[in-house]
Amino acid sequence: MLFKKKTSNENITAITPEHLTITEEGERRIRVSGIDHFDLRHTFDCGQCFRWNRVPADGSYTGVVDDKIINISQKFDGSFVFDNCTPDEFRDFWFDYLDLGRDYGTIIETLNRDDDVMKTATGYGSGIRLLRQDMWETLISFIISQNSNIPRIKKSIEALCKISGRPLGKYKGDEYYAFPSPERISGLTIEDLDSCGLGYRSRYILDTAKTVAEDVSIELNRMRDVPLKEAEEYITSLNGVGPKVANCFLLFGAWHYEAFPIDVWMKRIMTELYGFRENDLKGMQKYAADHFGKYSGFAQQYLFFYARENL
DNA sequence: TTCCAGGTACCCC
DNA sequence: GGGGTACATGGA
Repeated sequence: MLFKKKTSNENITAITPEHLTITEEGERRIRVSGIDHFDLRHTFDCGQCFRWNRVPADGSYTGVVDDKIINISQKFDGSFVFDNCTPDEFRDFWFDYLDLGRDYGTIIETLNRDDDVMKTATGYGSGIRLLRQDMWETLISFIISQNSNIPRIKKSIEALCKISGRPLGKYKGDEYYAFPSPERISGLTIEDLDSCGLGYRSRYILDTAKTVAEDVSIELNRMRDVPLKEAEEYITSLNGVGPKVANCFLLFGAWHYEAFPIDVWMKRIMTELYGFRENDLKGMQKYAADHFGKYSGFAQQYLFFYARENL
């Protein structure tokens, strides 16, 4: 059972690390109980992130975030074991990264109101949490994602990290690399990028890295603080960033939860289950704004996951 | 082999 | 502003 408390600045119940039970199980290994609305597969395989991988042997997930490598497993009693993680690291970093402070129960309840499609989708994707990801990594990852598929996207990103990311050392026998900074990527050649299987996206990535590294990294860092429209205008000015990539960046990297990215899968569910014309992107965006509002990003993620596995 | 993938830039009207 | 098309490449 979760304990919840009201915060003064946000009209929603919030949870803090103190509401969870954290016990040490060994060196850099902890068990956390009391986490609600969290499912590893639904969260890490719902298309929002590309550097988390399921370990086939035990169903746990290993991920690289910033300069940290971690393995998380979900236990039958509802607790989670974080390997390669201290209690302080959990409280200071992973708690926020995994968005554990948010009350998803309220969000789901609101979205489900008078919407049978959402009821199905939130039931199917129960336990999805929107990760609070890095802006730069999100931007480049979703430029890479365009007109590609998830296995290939993951492969390209790993290749990019391997040729230009900082080595982070070994974990369980494998070497891991950080996601490369704008400066590191801007130092690469088109041929380097081509070797990662990026195809025509190599040009976009190099251009964007140079732009951000040279003079506007300060601009990029403002994107969480300015209104969505202003952030969208700036981010779409980068080469290779159109409305879809921009919306993914805004949602997953800049934490603008009213963003509603529409890709082929979202078009599919919006036409088949909400009755829109296939090219009526404007109508779909307006529907999201009107019906899902500040929770549009959450709605999108439930719908996307449902569509990908069922349509 | 062919089709398709978390689209965008560019061109035309 | 809406509608076509080329773009690189690997996964299924």
